[in-house]
Amino acid sequence: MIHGWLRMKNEIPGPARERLLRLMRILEKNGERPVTSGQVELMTGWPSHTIRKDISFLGNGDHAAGGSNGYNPAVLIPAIKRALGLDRRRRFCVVGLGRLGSAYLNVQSFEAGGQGEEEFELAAGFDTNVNRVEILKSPAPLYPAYKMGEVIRRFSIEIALLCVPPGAAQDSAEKLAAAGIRGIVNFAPVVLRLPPDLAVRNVYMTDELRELAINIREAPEG
Amino acid sequence: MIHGWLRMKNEIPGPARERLLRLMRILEKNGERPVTSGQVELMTGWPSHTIRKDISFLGNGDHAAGGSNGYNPAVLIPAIKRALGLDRRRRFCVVGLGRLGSAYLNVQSFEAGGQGEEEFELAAGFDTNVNRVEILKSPAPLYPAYKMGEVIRRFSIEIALLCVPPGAAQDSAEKLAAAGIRGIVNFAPVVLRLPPDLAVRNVYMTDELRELAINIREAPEG
DNA sequence: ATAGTTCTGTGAAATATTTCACAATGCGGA
DNA sequence: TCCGCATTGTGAAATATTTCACAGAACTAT
Repeated sequence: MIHGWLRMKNEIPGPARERLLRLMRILEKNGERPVTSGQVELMTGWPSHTIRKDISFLGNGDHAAGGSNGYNPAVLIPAIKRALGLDRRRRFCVVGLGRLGSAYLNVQSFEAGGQGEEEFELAAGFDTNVNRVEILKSPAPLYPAYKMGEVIRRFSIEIALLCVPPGAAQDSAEKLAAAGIRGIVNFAPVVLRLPPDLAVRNVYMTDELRELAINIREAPEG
Repeated sequence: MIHGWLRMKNEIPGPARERLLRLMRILEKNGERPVTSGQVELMTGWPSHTIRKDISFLGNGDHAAGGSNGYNPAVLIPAIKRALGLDRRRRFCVVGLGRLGSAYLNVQSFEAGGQGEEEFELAAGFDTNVNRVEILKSPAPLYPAYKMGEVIRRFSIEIALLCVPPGAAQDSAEKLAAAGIRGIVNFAPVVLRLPPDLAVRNVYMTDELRELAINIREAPEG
């Protein structure tokens, strides 16, 4: 009744999780070479003890490459994936193939070093405009929108990138929900109303600009 | 020396700032109508007392529309903007006019209710490919990349959306820094190394997918 | 008017996260 | 081998954020 008095053991704090995600990217880009917490501090601005603490939240100490050589990516990357539940492959689709959507059809090309074992697999694209569906080049099959439910179920697609115009976003999202999608990355500047068991992440361009503007103001003036 | 022992008065916590930004969006979309903290809870999932507390960080109480009618957007929106330093208009540009970049050239069209007084003004687009610069339709003038420094200075552009391929990102970012840009929204999956007085926000598609995957895992299994 | 209701605003308590400080570990050179 | 150095890993302290609880304030209906 009291609330957080019996937590299974250790959950990783939200902010720490985001930093670990970014750290993983740094490790991946860096290849085999070990990375020290000090180097990460230089790259990201986070203090080195914060990074060490974040890593210690993973449990099962010893991610180091040796006494004074930093972290071993071959140990640390899988440890982060395991702790964060990213050790399973997931399929995603792109809904709405306008400029933004078709840009993300090629999200693969945005990824450096695709080392075969992709974490996320582009499984399909959808658009109401049948013409686009037929004309566009894409690494994954494209379907007219009315086949969304069928295709999502058939291929067990879990995640959708929602790139439709604002007016269509709520409606498309509801269709995705009905088809059993588990998560949506929403690019439309709209607050979606959906069942709470469906995970949503919003990429609001205006909010990004605003956050940036706030940081600019806070930077020293001269 | 001790550290945070004399803070000017009240700074708004980072998480609260992000929520206020999102709240502002909700208020804007909602028009003149007052909004209660309970309604916001329904839309966002944040508990109503958190929203009220966030608003109280703004200081100068009384953002309400009346005893039991919720918040008055006409009072609250300007109050948030003032507190967050968003009361100045800023110019931005798009660097790299591939599919993603040209999608964001039309970011305006993504905005609902552009009520004349835009907070952010698209001032220019750049690309190394002169052909693209000449052919693309755009609401703002496009220039070949070598004119970047000149144009940014001439029009006092403060923010850049960096949409170039990963291999070109660090280089372009350095040129932007040299031109005196104040902030960058980086879409390339690369950790930029830049002077610390330059604000950077990263939109990493893989990280969005990963965050989403984490949330999916945490949702009840059905 | 007055009572009942709904909702804000905010100190203070509870909780979460970050920072600190330092013991422990292993590496490289004399 | 043994010393000095650089670096991790982690409890405990310090700080930051969220939650609580309730006193006001203003509407509505009677």
